[in-house]
Amino acid sequence: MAEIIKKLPVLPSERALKVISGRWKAIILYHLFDAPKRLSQLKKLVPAVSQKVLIQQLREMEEHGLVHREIFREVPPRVEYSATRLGQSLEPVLHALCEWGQRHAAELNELDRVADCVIRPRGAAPGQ
Amino acid sequence: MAEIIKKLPVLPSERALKVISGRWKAIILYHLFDAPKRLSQLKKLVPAVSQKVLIQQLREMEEHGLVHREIFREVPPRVEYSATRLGQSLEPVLHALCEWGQRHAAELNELDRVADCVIRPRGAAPGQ
DNA sequence: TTCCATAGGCACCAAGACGTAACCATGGCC
DNA sequence: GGCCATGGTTACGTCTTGGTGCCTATGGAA
Repeated sequence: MAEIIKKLPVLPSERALKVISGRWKAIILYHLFDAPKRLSQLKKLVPAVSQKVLIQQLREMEEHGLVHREIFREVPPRVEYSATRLGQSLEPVLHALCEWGQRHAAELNELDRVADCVIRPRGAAPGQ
Repeated sequence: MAEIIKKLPVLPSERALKVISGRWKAIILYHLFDAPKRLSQLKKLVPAVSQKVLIQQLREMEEHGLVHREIFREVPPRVEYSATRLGQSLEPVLHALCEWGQRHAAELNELDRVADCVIRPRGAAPGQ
């Protein structure tokens, strides 16, 4: 049920925008690019989002084939979210968006109002 | 007034998404990439959008520096909308989104539900 | 004077996205 | 039994989008 795919726009660029444009999807994907994550981990990594919305965004991305959800029947139960191959293929697109966002901020003299493009969920080496 | 720029997200990718994600912005930009257009022309090129929303989207893009609006005080008055340099710089980004949208449709076996990436407002040569 | 075209404003409405808070189910621990 | 953790749902409320309809201003044509 909930074949939300059917409602995606016909124009590919609008389709892509619709799939990506959730309030927290970009940052969630960034974290999932790094490695699979449990819900509780994502909650800590993105504290500003409520659990309901977090799950909602994850489920939407799952329906759109960007995210894989795996349940480990342990005690207590464990659920892991990971980026599918299709989800991973969004990385260069998000990078292009990020670079353009910086250009946009630069042209409007607001470079001080935007963060860096590279997000490193674990403290990876900050070299360049 | 209406310093909507101030409300743009801090993360550049989210900022870009917020600037681009209007129901009709992508297609309007495609038409403006081609050449400056009058409001009445855009209305014909994108008949599905109401005039109010069309103006709304154009004004938002103007505030975000993507679109330039020029008034020619003639009789009857004429107004031309064109893509700024910053707006033009969105072309490769929209192209990347379009290609990813097609890939997304392909992986979900919905290639028949999406259009081609190249939009040619005037009947340009379909070579390639 | 009325009508037409241009471009655009305003009031209102409907749907959806987002957010808050409370609640549920499982199974181990005390 | 009561409590904890996990992951998740449900019922609200609100804010933002997009959409419809109707109103304005100008100045020439009829």
